Amino acid sequence: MSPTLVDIARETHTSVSTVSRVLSGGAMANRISKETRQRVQEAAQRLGYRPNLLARSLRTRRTYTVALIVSDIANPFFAQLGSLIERSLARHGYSLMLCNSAEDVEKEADYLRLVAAKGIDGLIVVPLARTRKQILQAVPEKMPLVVLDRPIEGIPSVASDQDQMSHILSDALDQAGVKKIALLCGPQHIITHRRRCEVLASRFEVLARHEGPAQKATGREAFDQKFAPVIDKVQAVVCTNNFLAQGVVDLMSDIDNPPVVGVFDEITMFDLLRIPIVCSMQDIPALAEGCVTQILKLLERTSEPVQPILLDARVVTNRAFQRLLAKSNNAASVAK
Amino acid sequence: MSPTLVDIARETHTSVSTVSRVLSGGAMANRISKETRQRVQEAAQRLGYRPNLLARSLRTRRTYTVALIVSDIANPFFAQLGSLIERSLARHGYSLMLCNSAEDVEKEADYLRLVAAKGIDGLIVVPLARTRKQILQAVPEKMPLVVLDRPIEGIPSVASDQDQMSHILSDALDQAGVKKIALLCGPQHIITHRRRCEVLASRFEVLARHEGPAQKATGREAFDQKFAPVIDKVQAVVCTNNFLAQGVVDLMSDIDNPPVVGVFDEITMFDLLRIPIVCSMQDIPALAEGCVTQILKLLERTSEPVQPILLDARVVTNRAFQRLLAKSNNAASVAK
DNA sequence: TCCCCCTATGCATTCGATTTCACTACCGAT
DNA sequence: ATCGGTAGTGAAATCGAATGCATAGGGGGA
Repeated sequence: MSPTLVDIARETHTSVSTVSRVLSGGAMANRISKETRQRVQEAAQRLGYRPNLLARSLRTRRTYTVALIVSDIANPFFAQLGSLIERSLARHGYSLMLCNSAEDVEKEADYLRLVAAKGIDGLIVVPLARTRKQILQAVPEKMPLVVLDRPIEGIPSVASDQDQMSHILSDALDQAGVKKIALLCGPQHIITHRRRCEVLASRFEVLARHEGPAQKATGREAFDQKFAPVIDKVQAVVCTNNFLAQGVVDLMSDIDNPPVVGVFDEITMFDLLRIPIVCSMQDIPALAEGCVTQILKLLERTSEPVQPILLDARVVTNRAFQRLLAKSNNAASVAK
Repeated sequence: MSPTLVDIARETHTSVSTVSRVLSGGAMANRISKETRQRVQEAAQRLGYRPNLLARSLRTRRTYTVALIVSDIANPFFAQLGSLIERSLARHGYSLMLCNSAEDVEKEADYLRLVAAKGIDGLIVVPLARTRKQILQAVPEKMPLVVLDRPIEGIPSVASDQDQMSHILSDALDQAGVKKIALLCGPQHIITHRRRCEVLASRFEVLARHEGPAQKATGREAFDQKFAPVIDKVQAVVCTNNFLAQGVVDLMSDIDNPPVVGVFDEITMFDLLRIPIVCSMQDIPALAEGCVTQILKLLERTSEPVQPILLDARVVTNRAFQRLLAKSNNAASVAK
């Protein structure tokens, strides 16, 4: 077994309290005489002492661990977010427990209960549950809690401004002369997807519309069932997330004069595709940093109310899109 | 505060032991009379009792948690692996703590110590450290431990057979008539990268070679500095991982008659690119399942020695590559 | 009737750390 | 000489649950 305070106390002819004060009690360590302190440290070193964090946390009621529950860790968007949050938390002395709810409400609830029972200090969630109440059912009332990406009434949150995202994307499409679109939406019970759809529908004429889980398969399905017939009547296909877009892009690559694809978040390697693509990209590092500052505020209990953080996105286009834009600008200036 | 056994005992006029036996002691629960049991359960329900897992684990020395330390969670390969391992472990009653060493040996060591101190039951690592000794320095001798993706002498492991991967990739390139290649290698101290390079070098004539961290930037760098001059003399560029390949592919998309790209692991959306690509793809679900069976064997302590698991990969090609192959086959049959 | 065993339960200890309280010296000030 | 203060240390309680041991009561066999 790994040595404990008792072993070191015996070894150094001191008491457990003294050893504890030397090895962990930051300020308390000063109240111990220099010699004793050194004897204890030397013994700890020699025996290879490692504090048992379970015992410590049980006593102190702090684990210095924050849990992050994401809806899909295989999505690069969340993977990146997770990796950045981890890095940032580490700098502040916290470690991260990363959990995957896999878009399953049951699993989310299980994880909420589990991490609470494990005594984690704080919680960052990309929520599937839709109300404050549903979440607080599984987690103690006063648990420091931040929701990420999908704001919920009454809980401190960090997210991109969905309206801004949608409008800058629409603006870019406008510039490319888009009037009519096909709209591919993720599940409407997820706030981000719903809001994106609403704005897009308000700014363009929607000739075809399909809805389904935010996966590649849904994209293919949409194309086959609804988009193919109107594909030469629309100037753009807009998708409310990257996975959906990948599905349609797959099937559109053979079309001669393909419409623009508008999408939220990044499509990997999109710059190499011949289809014109415009992305409304969230600021992932800012989201990560935002979460961490929020949760730290709650953890330090400075009790001033924590304001929701809303971040702006920016538009990124691929080369094919830029060529298209140049062409239509030329046409316009020639017409003049 | 959340209620404890004491609260329930007081409430039901029983003792802590009784309550404990009812609420957790699986087999022990039978030795409690039916009425008492129901009274206790009802009270636990009513008070919203949740066991304190810190306390429980301290006593029982089990956390039913396995840690997975990956070298880069932002890499889709590891993200997928993580997500599958989590799912599989959950089915066996274990939960996963997912950690990111970010290719930083210091951080890996920190995490090894941390998870050991937190009392996790078992550990799956994609190791940066290169020897058994280095790892056992941070982790107790008898900690159940499995290394993933990068085998280490003397530790139970799960990995793809690097030689097989390299050879089937080479075979596919052979078929496409490749003789001379440019070789882009990840860090040679990582066993997988080194072995892949060795095999490739033994099977083809290497006209240019570049080495660097397994990131997109290294790919660009390689192209600019070493590959561009010989790009029309080689029939293939081979990269030892997907990130590297993305970098070169980025820059090669403008070339008129691009060489084939050979790569280990998948390139996202590769089917849409006009560059012929052939991937040697690892069986990710099998890797995940392998890890879990290994670690479970160790956790159940059935003490029979655990044999390393070596998995086969398979070759996947994109449309551009298939067209190329068809063309060269035609040429061959015409020649006949 | 006595003894034994079994069922149902409680008491007390344990896990490994933190922390409160108390105690001993020793010092300087009154 | 007495008092107060402080530096250095230890004993014991505590966190919440699990568990070995003890015990009380009831039933059955000799």
